[in-house]
Amino acid sequence: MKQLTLFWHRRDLRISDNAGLFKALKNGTNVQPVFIFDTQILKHLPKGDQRVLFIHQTVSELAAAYQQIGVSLWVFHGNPLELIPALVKEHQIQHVFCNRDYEPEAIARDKAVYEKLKELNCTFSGSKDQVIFEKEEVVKPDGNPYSVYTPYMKRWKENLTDFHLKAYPVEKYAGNFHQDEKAKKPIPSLAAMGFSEVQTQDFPSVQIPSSIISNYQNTRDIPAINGTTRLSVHLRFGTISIRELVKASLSNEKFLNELIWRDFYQMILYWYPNTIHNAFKSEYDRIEWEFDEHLFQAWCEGKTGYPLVDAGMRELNETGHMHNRVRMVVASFLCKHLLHDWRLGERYFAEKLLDFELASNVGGWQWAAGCGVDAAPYFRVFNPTSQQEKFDPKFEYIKKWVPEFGSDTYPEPVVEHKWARERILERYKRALKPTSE
DNA sequence: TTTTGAGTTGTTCGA
DNA sequence: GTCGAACAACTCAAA
Repeated sequence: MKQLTLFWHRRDLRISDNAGLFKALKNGTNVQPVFIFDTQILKHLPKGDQRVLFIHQTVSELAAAYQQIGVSLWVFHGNPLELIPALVKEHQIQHVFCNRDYEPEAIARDKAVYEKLKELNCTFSGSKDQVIFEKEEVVKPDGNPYSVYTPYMKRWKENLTDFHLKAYPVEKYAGNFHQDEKAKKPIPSLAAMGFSEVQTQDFPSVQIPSSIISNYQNTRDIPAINGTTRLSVHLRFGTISIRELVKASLSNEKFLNELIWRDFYQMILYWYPNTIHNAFKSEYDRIEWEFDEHLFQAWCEGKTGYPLVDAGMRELNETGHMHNRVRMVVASFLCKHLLHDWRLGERYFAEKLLDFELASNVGGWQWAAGCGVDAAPYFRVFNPTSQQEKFDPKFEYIKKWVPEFGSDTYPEPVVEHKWARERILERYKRALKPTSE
């Protein structure tokens, strides 16, 4: 039996410019790619989850791309903690390669896999693939992490060289793949894994829209305009290479800065994993949040009586996407107008967003609530009406998602703006004053 | 060590 | 209608 080298695809569902795959091919022969539908993750997801559908479609495309070069992608449904060691035993594998994932649960899983493989005398090595700079690569001169974006961003740009953007030429070592026609295995169907195949809309294209990037600073804040690239889902699942995208973004500083925010939040999650549950600025955890089932429902369903908020929530519920400007508005509204805990909103987004990324989601919500790294000062309370006047003055976006807006059936505002603003300023002030304890 | 300048995306108020 | 200042100081980063 041929001795195999394993490459484990996770959130890097592409062949070209794949750092870990390149390393596997360069270091070993008979490289066998594998993907696992992880039951530990899937068990929490609803039957119609569009992300599972996206992954399934993408894995099918990946398998087809492998097939064109005579390689068979092995796709399993199960627990990687059992499957990977089982494969290692079965095929006398000595090396398993993958790309690093920085979420705490992924880190724990990978550590457990590493321990199991070690017992089997098999190495397990990860590569940096999903960010340009990770961990300690962009830190202050004293070695500590940045907690303010702008100096991080400047250092990030100073550190960037052509080397960081160079594509990994996987094709060069394509001869090192395991080529074995007999090894073909079918991909488990969605139904077999307990999911339905109903698709609510077409997924965004993976093509880089250069015209959107070049005009990004002018159109990115107008939700009625197609002014954002919609590439976030592809970054999430690695169907696009971050190096390729950064290369295409060097000409537009605003857009590049957004990609740097992504590295920034990933870095923050790595250094401060407890920010998933706790405010980065711990004194903000003293805030007394309200909870009202009906108000929270109104927010979730897009029935707050503030049309920009409602349009955003309905876009999210119907498509799994929400325009970035509107994400800030709805998040601010939940935390500051309704005084609901940012964690509730973060979890709701986590359930609904196709492009859900833990680091960015937690970072964004903490930013909106005022408690995160480099967050908006708490007294900056977005006014949902002036946001609408500025960014959707003709109600174009609103009418698309809230067709009954303007008619009798559209609800009255659930809270009055001026009153809500004064309440939140008072509540935050009380929590943040040490004397109030 | 101390000092200095600066800090994603806003709003409101009053002149 | 337009403009600048206040909002609240505070902490961070770097010299």
